[in-house]
Amino acid sequence: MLRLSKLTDYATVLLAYMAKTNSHLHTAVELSEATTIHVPTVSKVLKVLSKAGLVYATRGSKGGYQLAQGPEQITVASIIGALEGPVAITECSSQTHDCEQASACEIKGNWGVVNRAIINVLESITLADMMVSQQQYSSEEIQVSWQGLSR
Amino acid sequence: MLRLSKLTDYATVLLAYMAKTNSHLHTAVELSEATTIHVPTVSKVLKVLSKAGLVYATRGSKGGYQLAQGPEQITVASIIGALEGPVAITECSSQTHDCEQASACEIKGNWGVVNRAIINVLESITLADMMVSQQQYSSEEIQVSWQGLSR
DNA sequence: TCGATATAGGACTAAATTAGTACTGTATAA
DNA sequence: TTATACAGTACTAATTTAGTCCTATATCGA
Repeated sequence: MLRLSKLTDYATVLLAYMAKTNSHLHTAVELSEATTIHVPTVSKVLKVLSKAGLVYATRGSKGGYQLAQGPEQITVASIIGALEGPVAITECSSQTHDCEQASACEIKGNWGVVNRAIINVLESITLADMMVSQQQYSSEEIQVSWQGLSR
Repeated sequence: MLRLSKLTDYATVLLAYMAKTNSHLHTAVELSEATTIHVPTVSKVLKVLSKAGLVYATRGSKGGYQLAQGPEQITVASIIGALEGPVAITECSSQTHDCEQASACEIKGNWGVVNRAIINVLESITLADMMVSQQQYSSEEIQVSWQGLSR
């Protein structure tokens, strides 16, 4: 597993649609029709994205949403961050948490390495990358080198 | 977020303890005392790890658990896989799922790229890596290059 | 062979999280 | 001033996760 929430998934679908049809402001209703996601849910997601600064919102008649940045500037990390908060794969990884098992835990802090490696991946992939093709990539094309443990 | 379950976290703590004290079989009770994780939970986790082949279990009096492989051979991906199933950050990423939004979804399949990049990271880090030090690593030490979208 | 020890497997309950919806408030254009 | 559209918040239902318990099976040693 290691799963993202559905709302995060919806967010990428909505952002991708906006990126493709960049010519005008998109209302929640239009986005719902284009993506088949129910209006209240579209609305919920976009409120969050707006607060996070990923989209601009214009109120009132003739209002709607538009991307605040180009698809090349919007990273997967920023989308996840907007909807789920900072990536923290365990409670240990979260900065604001005091671990109950402190003294017994030998791993303490080392999830941080894994966490940071994942954040790096997520920051290196943008909305534009996710839109380029429906093709499957072979795993040789994804190179990850992790050098955090050399000391 | 993007969070692992607590059981996965417990698993790493238990495996790390076994790796450190490799000289004998460890009963669930001993592991519980060493880690402060309650016995039923220790037991639950180890059953799963045993089924996945990460530890050997010996029943009966004088029985207990031991690592099935060296800490260098046990990857973070295999630990997560044992407790949570294969890494699949969205339903789209899971191979057995048919997406309801199929026709409307432009992202379809492209979460797969992100997913595979994360799997690569998790497969590159071992239990041994997680044990070497309590130090914090700077993020420069973790290099990720992702080349999946060059075509 | 019997009893003590220890894991295997499954079922069940409670807690926490996530998803989805609804309602009230505010801004804007015509 | 009216219709349109987003903002903020609260609430309920559904799902997932955590934790516990019970019964079965295997092994050792007296």
